[in-house]
Amino acid sequence: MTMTHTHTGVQRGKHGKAERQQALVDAATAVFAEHGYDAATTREIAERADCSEGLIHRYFHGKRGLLLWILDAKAGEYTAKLTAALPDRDTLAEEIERLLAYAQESMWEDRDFMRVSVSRSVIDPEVGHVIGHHLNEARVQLIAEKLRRHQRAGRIREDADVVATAHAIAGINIACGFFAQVVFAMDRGEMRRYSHGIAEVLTRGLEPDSSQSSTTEG
Amino acid sequence: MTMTHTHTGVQRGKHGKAERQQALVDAATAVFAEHGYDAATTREIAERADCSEGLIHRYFHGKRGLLLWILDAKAGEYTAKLTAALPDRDTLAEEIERLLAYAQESMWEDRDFMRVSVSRSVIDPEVGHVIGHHLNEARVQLIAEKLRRHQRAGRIREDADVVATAHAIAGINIACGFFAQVVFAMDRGEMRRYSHGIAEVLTRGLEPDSSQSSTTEG
Amino acid sequence: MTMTHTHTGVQRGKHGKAERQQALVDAATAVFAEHGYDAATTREIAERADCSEGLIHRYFHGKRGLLLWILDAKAGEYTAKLTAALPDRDTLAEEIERLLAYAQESMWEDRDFMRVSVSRSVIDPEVGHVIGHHLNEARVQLIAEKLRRHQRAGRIREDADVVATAHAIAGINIACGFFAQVVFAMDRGEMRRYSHGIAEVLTRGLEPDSSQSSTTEG
Amino acid sequence: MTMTHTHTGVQRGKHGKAERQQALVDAATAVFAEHGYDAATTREIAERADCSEGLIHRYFHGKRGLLLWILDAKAGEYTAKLTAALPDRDTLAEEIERLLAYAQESMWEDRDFMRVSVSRSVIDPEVGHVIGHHLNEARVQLIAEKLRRHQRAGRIREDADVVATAHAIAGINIACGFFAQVVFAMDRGEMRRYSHGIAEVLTRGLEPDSSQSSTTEG
DNA sequence: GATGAATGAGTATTCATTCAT
DNA sequence: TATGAATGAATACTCATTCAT
Repeated sequence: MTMTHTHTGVQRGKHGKAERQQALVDAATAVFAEHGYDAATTREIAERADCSEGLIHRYFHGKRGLLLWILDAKAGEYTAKLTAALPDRDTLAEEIERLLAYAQESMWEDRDFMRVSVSRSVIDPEVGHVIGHHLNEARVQLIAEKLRRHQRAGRIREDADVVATAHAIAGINIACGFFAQVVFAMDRGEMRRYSHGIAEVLTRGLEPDSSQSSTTEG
Repeated sequence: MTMTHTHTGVQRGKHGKAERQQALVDAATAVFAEHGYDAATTREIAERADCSEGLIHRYFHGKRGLLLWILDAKAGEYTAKLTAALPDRDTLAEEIERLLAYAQESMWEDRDFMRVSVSRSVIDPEVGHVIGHHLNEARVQLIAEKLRRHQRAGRIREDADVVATAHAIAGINIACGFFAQVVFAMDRGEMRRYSHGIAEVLTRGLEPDSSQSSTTEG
Repeated sequence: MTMTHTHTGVQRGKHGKAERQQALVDAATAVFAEHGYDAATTREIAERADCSEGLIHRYFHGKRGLLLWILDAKAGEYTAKLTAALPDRDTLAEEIERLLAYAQESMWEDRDFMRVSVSRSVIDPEVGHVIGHHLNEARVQLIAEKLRRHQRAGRIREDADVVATAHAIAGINIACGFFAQVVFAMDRGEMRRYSHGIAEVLTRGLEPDSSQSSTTEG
Repeated sequence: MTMTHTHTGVQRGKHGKAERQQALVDAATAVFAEHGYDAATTREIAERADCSEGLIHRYFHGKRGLLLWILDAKAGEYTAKLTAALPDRDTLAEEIERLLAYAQESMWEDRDFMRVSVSRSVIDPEVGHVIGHHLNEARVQLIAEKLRRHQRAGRIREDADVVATAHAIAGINIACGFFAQVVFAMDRGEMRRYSHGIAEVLTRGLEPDSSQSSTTEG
């Protein structure tokens, strides 16, 4: 707050490669989120980063390259954030509950940039690959690992397919976290309630058979 | 009918408003699917429908209106197709299995148009609403109804949330049927195998407790 | 002079395909000649033709297409003009003299557009082909035909290679008519004098042997 | 020489002004030949010379200056090469024959750089002047000198205009050597045959009258 | 009612050149 | 002195939409 910064970093015309690249990335992230990829103009991005349009092409090979770059950068962040936000839980029910709830929250917060990534991923195969590999795959891995831990602890049947379930949960994440809430504009409270129901079914579906199954709302 | 006018007007393609509209809708469906919404040009659509570009604006209020119109039209078809393709099954396992399998197949076949609808739905709120309401909602209803039937027949616990589960299944449909296969280019055979695992977990999660649980490949 | 024409043809916004195409061709011819191909802008061409830039692309497939179109159109004109300007002469000396003199004059008059065609022909193979085939080839044909007539009349040796000579004359035309005068900025009077000398040598080189050769200004 | 500085400046490529200039000239010659003047970028030139773009401006006042410099440098080389490649011949026929044949060969070999020089000469008056003065003029001089020698030896008529003829030959050189072969993409073998015919006519046109004229392949 | 000619606003991209370091 | 980061002006081309015919 006490800083004397004019904008973010270096002054116009002055040298400062790293700062400018970062400024461009930040500006682009914002502009993409605000207007969507297509409606975003390199001019506005450059203006907001307070540098020339040419730099976008020199550093990132154009608008598309800039999006790809941002996506790559986000990939690391996302996984870290996900891991941090989802510490291991003691019960399976709780674990799944959190998995669904967190997606609901985080995708809503990130909805603007999600819109950009998802819509582009559908259109641009390379973006699709980045999103699929670095973001979805990573999420599936993380979920599967968590489930495996519960399985080892005997809280999940030996014969349950945890990887398949991880895919299902990741899918429900994107469908209910992003599409239902953001794209289909469904009622968020309602979706949150559904999450409970879904978690309950999944938990029960995974738990060992015998039991008196102490599920969610036991 | 007398046809003695020298060149009064209509000389091309189909005559009559309805035929022309249909020709335009068919052409647009094809062109959108081939190039995606943005890359599709009104010129190509008009050319392929063998009429003038102006008509797209007169009849559908422009390119966007044409897409919306097509989406609306598809809504009815889709639900009918879905209902027809998914006759009621005798066991819950079979029912869920088919629900997942059918999405996998149909979304793959329809992938080109899916791309268009999904990418636009993310960007254009009105498209999002149409898709969400007419397509997703309808699917959820259909699934929920099926589950309710099984519930009434005692094949699903009284306390299971069938609507929530319906949302989950519809979500897995779009995630595994469209995103995994089409956008993330994952192996289709692998996804099909996951479907079995998911179906198994869901089935078990819904079935009454007591049981000797006759699941999928029991 | 008494006409009420605003520009050349139709008013802005009004329909009139043929007139607009012509206006565009005229404008482009002028702009290319004034600034050269590269420095010419589609904007200036459109402005001068008093229509939108888009038309250049719709009608001629862009700037390059416009040049090609103009070149094609000129080809016919040129040959006709050449034929008209060079009626058959009674003596070989006179014939060759005129062949050289005319190139000197006409290429000077047309120097601006020559610049464009020649510089582009060197760079753009398609332009090179058009120029080579439609303009140079045509000129060679015309010269060869003239020489053949003189040969039949006994004013050129039987064993002289008239086609080769036609190529030589066409070459001297472009070299002395265009390059020397226009590109190398040599003295035009001097070049005119050289033409006489060249004509004299060529005439003598072609004439039957016996004689005391009544050359040019005998 | 002491070389103990850590990183004071020069770290790349050749050191010393002269070497750097030469590296730049060599690189530019190659890049101009490969892509043509316009398509050539100062960045590629600098990269290939392994030094910074700024140097092009410091040493040569920009891209255009670099071309001009190269042209100047070539001028000397060219004349020397020409002289060396065309030793005096004993007969006029042979002399002219060689004059035409050599242009055919050398311009083909040098066609890439010829393209650059010729296309620019047409567009840029200063380049036109350099080419005209240093290259064409020099060629004319050399040819004229050769012809004069034959004239002094009585192998050319007293009254033949050797300078005009030199211009004609130089013109045929550029027209048949460069334009016909390279720009118009004519058949090289055919052009070579025409050269013979042209040489024959020119020789005969220059030779003293009386004679039984021992021409080319008599 | 239908045509298709015309529009014009809009955009990514390129590159020689400059100048802070 | 050399670097290379930064500039910004300049341009061809696209396309949904409008409107004269």
